[in-house]
Amino acid sequence: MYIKPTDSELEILNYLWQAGPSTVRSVHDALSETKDVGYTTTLKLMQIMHDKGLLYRTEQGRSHIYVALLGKEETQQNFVGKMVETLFQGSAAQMVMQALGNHTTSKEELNEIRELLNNLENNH
Amino acid sequence: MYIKPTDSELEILNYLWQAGPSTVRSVHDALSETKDVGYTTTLKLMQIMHDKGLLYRTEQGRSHIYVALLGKEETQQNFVGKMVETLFQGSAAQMVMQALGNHTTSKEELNEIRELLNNLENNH
DNA sequence: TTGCATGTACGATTTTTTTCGTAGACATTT
DNA sequence: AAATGTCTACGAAAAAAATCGTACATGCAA
Repeated sequence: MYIKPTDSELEILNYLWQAGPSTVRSVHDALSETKDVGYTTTLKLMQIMHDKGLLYRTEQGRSHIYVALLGKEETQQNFVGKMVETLFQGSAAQMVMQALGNHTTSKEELNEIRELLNNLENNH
Repeated sequence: MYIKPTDSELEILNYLWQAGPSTVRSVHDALSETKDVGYTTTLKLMQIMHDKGLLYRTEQGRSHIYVALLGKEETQQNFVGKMVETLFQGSAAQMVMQALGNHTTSKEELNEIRELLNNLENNH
C-alpha cells in the first residue's frame, strides 16, 4: 500500500535521495537554507516518517542514520500520474507540452526526448 | 498572490473548468460519482473557496452559480512547475520522459510533441 | 565533576483541511 | 395550510499536518 508523502515529507525525501543515508542534523541543516524551521520539527517529522514506514533508520553512536524507503522513481511516477489524471484529463501529452513550453530545455535534452518519441512509435 | 488549491479544491476546480458555471448541486452530483461525501461538505468547501477568492459566484433564484476564478492553464503551470522543481531537480525534460514512458500516447499526440520540439529548437 | 553541546523522545499546541449537523428561508406538492 | 424538498449559512468537530518546548541521556572540554 502506497503512502502519499506530504509536502514537508517530500522535501526530506528529496534530500535523502540526493545525499543518501543521513542524520537528522544534516537533513535539517540543508532544509534550513531555504526554510525557517526548528530542529525538533525536522526531527519529529522524520520520526513520524519512520513510523509510517517511509524511512528506515539505524543507530550510529548517539544519533540515527536515516534512509529513504520510498524510491525516487516510484514517487515521481505516482505524482506525475496523479497530476496527469486530475489536471490534464489523463493526457500525458498535454502535460508534456505544458512543461516543455514553460521551461528552458537544452538542445541535448530536446534530442533525448526526440529519441524517446521514436522509440515509443517503433514499439507500437 | 497565488493561493494553492488543496486536493479537494482541485477536484471542484477541475469540474468547473470542464462544465463552466455551475451550481453546488451539479458539482456535488459529479463528485459523488467517484467520492462518498455529503452535500453540505461540498457546499461548505465551495463557500470557503469563494471566501479565499478561488471562485466567483452570482445568485440565481434560490441558488448560486459558481465560476472558477483560477485559470486552468495557470494552475497547471503552477503544479507542473513545482513538481519539476521538487521532484525532478528543475529538469522538465526528465519529467517529460518519465511521463511519456509510463503512459500510452497516440501517434497523433507524439507528432504534436515532435512539432513542438522543432519549434522550441528554432526559436532558440 | 561541572557545564556545555548535541542527540532522541514525546506530549501538546497550532494550523490547515475535511466533514457534517442543524437551523432557517422559500418553493412546490398534497 | 401543512408537509416536503431543496437551497444557503454557519458553527463545530474530526482528521491531518506542522511546529515546538521540555525532559532526559551522553559525550567532551574546562
